[in-house]
Amino acid sequence: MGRKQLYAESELLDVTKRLVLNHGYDGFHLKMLSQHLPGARSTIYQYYANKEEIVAACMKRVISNVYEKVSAVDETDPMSALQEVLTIYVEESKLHQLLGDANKINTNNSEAAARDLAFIEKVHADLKVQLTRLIGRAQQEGKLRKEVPLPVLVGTFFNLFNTPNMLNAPALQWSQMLFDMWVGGSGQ
Amino acid sequence: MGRKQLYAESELLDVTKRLVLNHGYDGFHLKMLSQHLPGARSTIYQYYANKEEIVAACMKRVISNVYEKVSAVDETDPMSALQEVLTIYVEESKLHQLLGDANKINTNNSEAAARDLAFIEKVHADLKVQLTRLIGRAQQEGKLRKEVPLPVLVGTFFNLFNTPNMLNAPALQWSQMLFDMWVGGSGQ
Amino acid sequence: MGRKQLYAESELLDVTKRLVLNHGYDGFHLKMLSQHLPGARSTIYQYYANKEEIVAACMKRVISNVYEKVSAVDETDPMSALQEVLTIYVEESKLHQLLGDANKINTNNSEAAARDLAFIEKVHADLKVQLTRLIGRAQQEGKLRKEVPLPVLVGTFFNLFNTPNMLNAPALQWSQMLFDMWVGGSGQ
Amino acid sequence: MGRKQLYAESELLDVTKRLVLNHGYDGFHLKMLSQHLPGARSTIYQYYANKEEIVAACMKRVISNVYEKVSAVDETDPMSALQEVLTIYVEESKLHQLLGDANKINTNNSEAAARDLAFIEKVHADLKVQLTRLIGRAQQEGKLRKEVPLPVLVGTFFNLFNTPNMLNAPALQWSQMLFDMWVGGSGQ
DNA sequence: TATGAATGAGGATTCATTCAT
DNA sequence: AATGAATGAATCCTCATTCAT
Repeated sequence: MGRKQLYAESELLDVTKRLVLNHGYDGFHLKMLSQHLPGARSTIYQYYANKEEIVAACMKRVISNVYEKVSAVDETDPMSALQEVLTIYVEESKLHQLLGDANKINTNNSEAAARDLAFIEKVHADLKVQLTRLIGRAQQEGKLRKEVPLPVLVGTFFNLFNTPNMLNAPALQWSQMLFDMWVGGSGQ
Repeated sequence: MGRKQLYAESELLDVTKRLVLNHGYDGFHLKMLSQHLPGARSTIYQYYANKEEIVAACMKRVISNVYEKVSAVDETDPMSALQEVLTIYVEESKLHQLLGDANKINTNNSEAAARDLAFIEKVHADLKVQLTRLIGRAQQEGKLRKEVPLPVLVGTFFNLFNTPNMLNAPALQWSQMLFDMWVGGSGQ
Repeated sequence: MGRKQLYAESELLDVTKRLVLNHGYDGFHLKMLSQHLPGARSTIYQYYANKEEIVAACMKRVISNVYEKVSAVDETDPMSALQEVLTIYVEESKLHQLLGDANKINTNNSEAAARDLAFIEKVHADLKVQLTRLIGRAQQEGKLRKEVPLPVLVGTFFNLFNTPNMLNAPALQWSQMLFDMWVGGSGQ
Repeated sequence: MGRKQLYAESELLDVTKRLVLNHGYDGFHLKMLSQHLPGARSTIYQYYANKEEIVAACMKRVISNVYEKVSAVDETDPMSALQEVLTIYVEESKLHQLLGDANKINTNNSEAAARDLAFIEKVHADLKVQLTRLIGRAQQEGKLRKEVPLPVLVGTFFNLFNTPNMLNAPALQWSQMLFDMWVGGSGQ
């Protein structure tokens, strides 16, 4: 019964992701969003109650997706696990940029947004924990320099995937190159 | 001679820089700016014709400053020059974040903003050229791995100073640590 | 310095009072308000942050005014005090209708509105207390029927001034007529 | 033949009455109404063409109901007739409050609402006529004070049933108490 | 008949900018 | 030069109503 939907919720979130990445949280408007979707602006409110909920849902979906993939990685060997994890992050390389806007979301108006944000923060912390665990183990096993403080190793690793992919290499190849440089360094 | 000015232009730009970094270009309002300065909101228009010009002038000043320091570096030995340059960038580590907002500035309303933006882009390109030159020479001199494509070396170097300084180390020390890891890698 | 104001805050509240009485809280719009004032709609926001604050301030002013007058009444003789108090209420006969909308004001968005509302409720309670005290004393002194429960006496008195003034009698005369009927009844 | 109706028209009007009383005409929404009924919001349009018609029909039903009961009262003795009439009004004590919103209904869009409103006004006038007739006769018969102008007697009587029933007495008892006070007054 | 989806009109609010003192 | 007041454009959001299944 009822009419056919003009677009699916997931399409809405896809477009939102693209626009928030291009324009930032404050530069993202529902007018803009509706211009990139069929139908009228007010139709968007059939899906989400307000701007905050849209962006929160979008971020939640992105980070959930990463979390799922990353949780499936076999951690037996920490170094190859790190390589695999890096590939996943490289594929979703804008994750950090997106999450950087998370704290701008005003959750006073919306329960749902508040819940999504709490979830996002939880998962974000979990991801850091996993990385710290893997890097710590690799260090223990003598694969990584012991004199470098763990937070620094984690920080440089986490920052790695922001590197602009100037060669436009495919994700896997690019991630291997980055990992290789992270481990081996640029020096001769 | 009229009244004394309420504040210097440089104060205005200092506050602007801080606020744009904290809130992003679209999250930055003149109301906000005036609340962090003495005097009324409308007084700001005695200094700059519009919001765009303020932010453009702010960015111009920051990048000019970096450019000046970086131009003064002795390039005789490329590796130590790179280390010195990195220190300068680390001191102004938010440079990239700030410049990331540059493309949001609408230059249709303002000649001055357009001119500033052109300048910013020019200097930005010059900085990359300098870095590419230094890294290229270091590679030639056998200090950096020859099989790594130059753009990748430049990219990872340029991305280096976005690494969050989790230890809150002083700039010089932090820059040395980052350089050491960039050259030597994290691996044992 | 600065321009001359188009209207005073008190004018704004006067118009608001009239409009809220005619159209009810939900029927009252800022568009409507601005159409009854000089200047643009957005100018209203120079005076109050939002609709809620306007209506709360309006109600606060009305009830404060009544409270002030009523507090000045000499309570030595409860019956003549009641007559005086009634005259004051009759002059501001729409008080109850106005306060009836007070509970519709959403105070989540506004500190100021919440404060004003709390004040309104406090004063409202004080007014009831005063009335109860006067009527109680009159009852004690044998001026009012002892077998009628005090709340009923208070209720009928408080309801008295909602009676439509069909004769358009002047306030004092009308209030005396109502008081006479309240005390003596309609019966022969 | 066809589906069974989700709910009866009278249920719809019952809920409408309750909601209009609680929230006022402008605070009453079809969304709200549908949330207190089974089925979807759009289903309401199977019963009534628009919001105006719903509220008009609701008010018409309420006032018709009162009119019917009040018409059945034996008017032989005006005083006991008045007492009986008062009981009926007390049972439907929110009548005035409801009718107070009648003038807010915009009848430009709807014939039916216009017709209902005309009916309401007619009956409202009839009710006043009946009351005036009864009170006039009681006055003639020497049961009510002759020096009090008839409109004042009618006005105070009509206003009587707005008195808040603070004791939560049953309707009959409450109405007797009010009548007693209206006739005999509060005084000793 | 029932309904989920779509929509446009309308009101709230913010903010850059201009005006007038 | 400084500023308080005024404003219009732009965004957010809600709601009555219509559409299409």
